Amino acid sequence: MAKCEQCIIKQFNSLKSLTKDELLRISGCKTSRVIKKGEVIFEEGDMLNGVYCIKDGVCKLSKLSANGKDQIVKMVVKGQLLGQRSLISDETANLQAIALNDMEVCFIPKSEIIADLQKNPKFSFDVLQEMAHDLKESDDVIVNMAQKSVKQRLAETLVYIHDSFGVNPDGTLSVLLSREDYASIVGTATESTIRVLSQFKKEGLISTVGKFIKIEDFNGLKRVE
Amino acid sequence: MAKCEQCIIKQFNSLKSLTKDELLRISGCKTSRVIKKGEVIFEEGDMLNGVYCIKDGVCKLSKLSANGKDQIVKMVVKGQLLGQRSLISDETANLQAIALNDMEVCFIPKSEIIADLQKNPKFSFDVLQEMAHDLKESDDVIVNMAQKSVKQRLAETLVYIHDSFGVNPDGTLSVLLSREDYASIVGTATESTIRVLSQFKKEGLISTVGKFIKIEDFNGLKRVE
DNA sequence: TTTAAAATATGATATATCTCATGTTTTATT
DNA sequence: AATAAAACATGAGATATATCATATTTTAAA
Repeated sequence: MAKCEQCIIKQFNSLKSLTKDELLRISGCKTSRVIKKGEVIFEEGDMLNGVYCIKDGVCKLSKLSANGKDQIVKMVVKGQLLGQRSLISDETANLQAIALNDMEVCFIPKSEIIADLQKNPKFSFDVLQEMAHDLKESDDVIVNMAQKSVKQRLAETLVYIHDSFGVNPDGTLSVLLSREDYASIVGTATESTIRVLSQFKKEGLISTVGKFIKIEDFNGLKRVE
Repeated sequence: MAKCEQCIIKQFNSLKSLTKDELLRISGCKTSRVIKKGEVIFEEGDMLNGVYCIKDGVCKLSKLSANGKDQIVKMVVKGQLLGQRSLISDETANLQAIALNDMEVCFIPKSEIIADLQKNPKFSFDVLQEMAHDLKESDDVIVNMAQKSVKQRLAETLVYIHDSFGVNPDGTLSVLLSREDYASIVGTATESTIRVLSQFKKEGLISTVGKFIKIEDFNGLKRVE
């Protein structure tokens, strides 16, 4: 089993602030796991017994609304931690997590993380900074949801996915989402998403290669109203 | 000037986790201030030099959207801290803060708070827990914005304000908001807010005493679709 | 107290988006 | 390869909400 001390992934999240000793201890009790595309990592209401450090892949965090529709609140990628919020609040998960492609994760038991949070101020300040960043992003999403049109939100989502998760060699977005997933990020009906994507294609803002989407005109997408 | 060590307000926020010595130090460098209703506490883009501990009153945190409308993201009351997020991220303010009634606040300089965050793990874990709670609330707001109708959002806002900020002796909501404020919480046009409130009144869900709103039927409001 | 300005209210119309229906294409299964 | 299931696509009509116009009431200012 790989050792946390030598793992590059930790450079991208707050685990980098742990000491050598702390990393050694965590390395000894963590478990590696492969998660298949579409697999549920945890459900809303589950009590999490630790955090996941994502070594590879992407997942979506969503919440079921009273109207029966899922709303995707956030996506979490390679390098990031998954499940810290519930752990810190000591509450059951507020969101459901589902793998968007095949993932490789390490699971670190709750007790280890909490102990370090309470002992290592550098580590907890780092987690605090990540959380502060997430909070800012969430606040911005609220404003967009409340004030922007479906077209604008979808255009911004495409740019966001490009910038955050990168592209394949042919320039298509590396994360493959269904139209339904896009709808549930934007907060709209699947049919509306399909219509708007078709329109973007007609207008030359995007193109498609199979099921993959390629952004053709960034400035055009940013100008959408 | 009042002393932090003896101040009751700190019981309601993470400052309670500071040691006596830390509180004494903070007490020595804090400044008290009265803020008038409607006054801007800080603007989007301002660099904050500290946090505000709210001794009395309520303020709104909002963000100007590209369409020129303000969106209220959160309200902060007596007992809570204001401005921690920007401080922790070491970024300019993402939101604007405006007093909704006359306020009394203490301003604690950045350097003091940051020093304590990095030295006192109990304090930073406490702030972390508050932030985790805020993040959960924000995520829930995203889902509501995306999936619920204006009527539902307004009904929930009324209940939220009741539960979070309390009522006057006559049972009316103690925080007085304009229809425009309600619109900018719900993310809708002011006219729509006015219409829906009128409808709620006709249906006996709420009543009004002057400009104040009184909830008459909680279950009815929760059943709104 | 008078006057101006702001907030509230309501109608009429426009528009974005949803819903339902139906058809086609793609992907998975036997 | 054949078949079923899921995903994608598009039209037509319904509906929620926005916008614009115009009163009325309340609040602030002179």
